[in-house]
Amino acid sequence: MLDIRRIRSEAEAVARALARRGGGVDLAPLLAADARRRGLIQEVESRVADSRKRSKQIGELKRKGAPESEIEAFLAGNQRLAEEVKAREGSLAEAERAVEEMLLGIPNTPHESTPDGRTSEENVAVRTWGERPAFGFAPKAHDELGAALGILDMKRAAKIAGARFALYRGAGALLERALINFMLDLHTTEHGYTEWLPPFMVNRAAMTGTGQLPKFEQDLFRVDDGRYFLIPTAEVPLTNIHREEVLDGAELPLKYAAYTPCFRSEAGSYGQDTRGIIRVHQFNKVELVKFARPETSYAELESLTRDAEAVLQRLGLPYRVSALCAGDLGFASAKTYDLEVWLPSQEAYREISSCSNFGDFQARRAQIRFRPGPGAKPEFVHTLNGSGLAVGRTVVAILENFQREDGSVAIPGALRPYMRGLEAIRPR
RNA sequence: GGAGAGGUGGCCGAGCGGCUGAAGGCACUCGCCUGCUAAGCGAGUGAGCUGGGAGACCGGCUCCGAGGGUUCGAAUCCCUCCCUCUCCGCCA
Repeated sequence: MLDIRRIRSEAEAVARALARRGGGVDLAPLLAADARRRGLIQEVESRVADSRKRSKQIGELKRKGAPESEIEAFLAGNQRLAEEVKAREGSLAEAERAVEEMLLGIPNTPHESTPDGRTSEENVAVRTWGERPAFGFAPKAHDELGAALGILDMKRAAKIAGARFALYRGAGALLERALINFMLDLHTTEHGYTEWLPPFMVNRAAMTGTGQLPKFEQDLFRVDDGRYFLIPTAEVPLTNIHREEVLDGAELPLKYAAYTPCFRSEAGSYGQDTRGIIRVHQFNKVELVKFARPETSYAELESLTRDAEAVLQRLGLPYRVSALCAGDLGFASAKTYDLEVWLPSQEAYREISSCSNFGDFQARRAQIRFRPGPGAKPEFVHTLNGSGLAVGRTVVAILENFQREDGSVAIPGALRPYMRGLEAIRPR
């Protein structure tokens, strides 16, 4: 959520910043509702203050045993005030709802360092790492390898759940589990993140805090008639840990990591990535979340991105980092780096992590603040998060990059301790 | 799921519909006293939003789990919801 005061005082600049995302936003209705709201607040508050004084006087008069007639006069005046307040409170609530509703629907303004551009075509490659494998044979796609190795069974997954669900078997299940543990260990022991294991369903308030609601309900799985939602990412529970809290400035930055499954309806993605496990309704992810002081949050984004990159480096997977252009940015993000891993079967880099700085956008929605110093006024923190990494897509990358001509797949050294020393997965 | 109890300031804990932003205690701060510490004595100490002032400051509004309602006036009465605890049932 943007600061209404900022929109009020620099509407032009905000509109310009939002226009960089594409699709213009008309701020005029919002400003009008805000002006109406502020006027009504004044009208209501002056009458409330007045009526409270008079009510106190009524109490005093009664205590002193003043004559009924005197009290009656006060009562009548106050009744009129109460009616006037009531009449305005309705429109005030309406104006407040209108302002809130419009604010919740406006995306974050891109940071100045976010490059211009409308689509992913215009994202800017920042750096690449690793050697793309050179095969002396035609590399297979992960779904074909997974089926041949007997570690992925998409057919039966469809039988028990439906299209876009994965079923891992044997060494495949072990590989997925090993990756989760490897990633969590790396981030908690070497990068200083605190591990959490949060609920996989959250309430409406949590989803609103991080920005999934109210605008993107169709992307979520609803549970118990909308009382709960399955999380699309651990960002939601992790960021909401501190909803409506004032954090101690001396504790910042807070660095949290969590493994969770993620559930996405993938509405509107029909026909894309239909094979294999690249795009499924349920996948595993290790997520990193930071709560930072505003003045350090962009430095924290750089180190967060490096922390995610470290996973790919330890595994020896070639990747690219690109800065998303303004038009490709997520709703709540001010700046995002995507990590894209090389997939030989597609001869393309594909997203495996997305690291974002949300500035105070989520903090304002979720009321997450910090006290800069003793006695100082609370300010909104900056929230950040990044995948570290998407586990299913890491499996895809391992299968495709480390496949050999005989159909086997080598297990990266870093992972072997997590897989009982297994050095390769071989066809049955 | 059934029955009951309860949610008040940093903590504990009172609170007849007006004199309660909230008794009392603890904790904390400052001062006095004491060789030091403890004890004792005295004074002070909630949060958020917002307006004015250069500033030490001065005002307004909100907050007793949340949201509605009754009333001139609600921590106090009514309704709905959430959460916690106890017992029973069920259960990984």
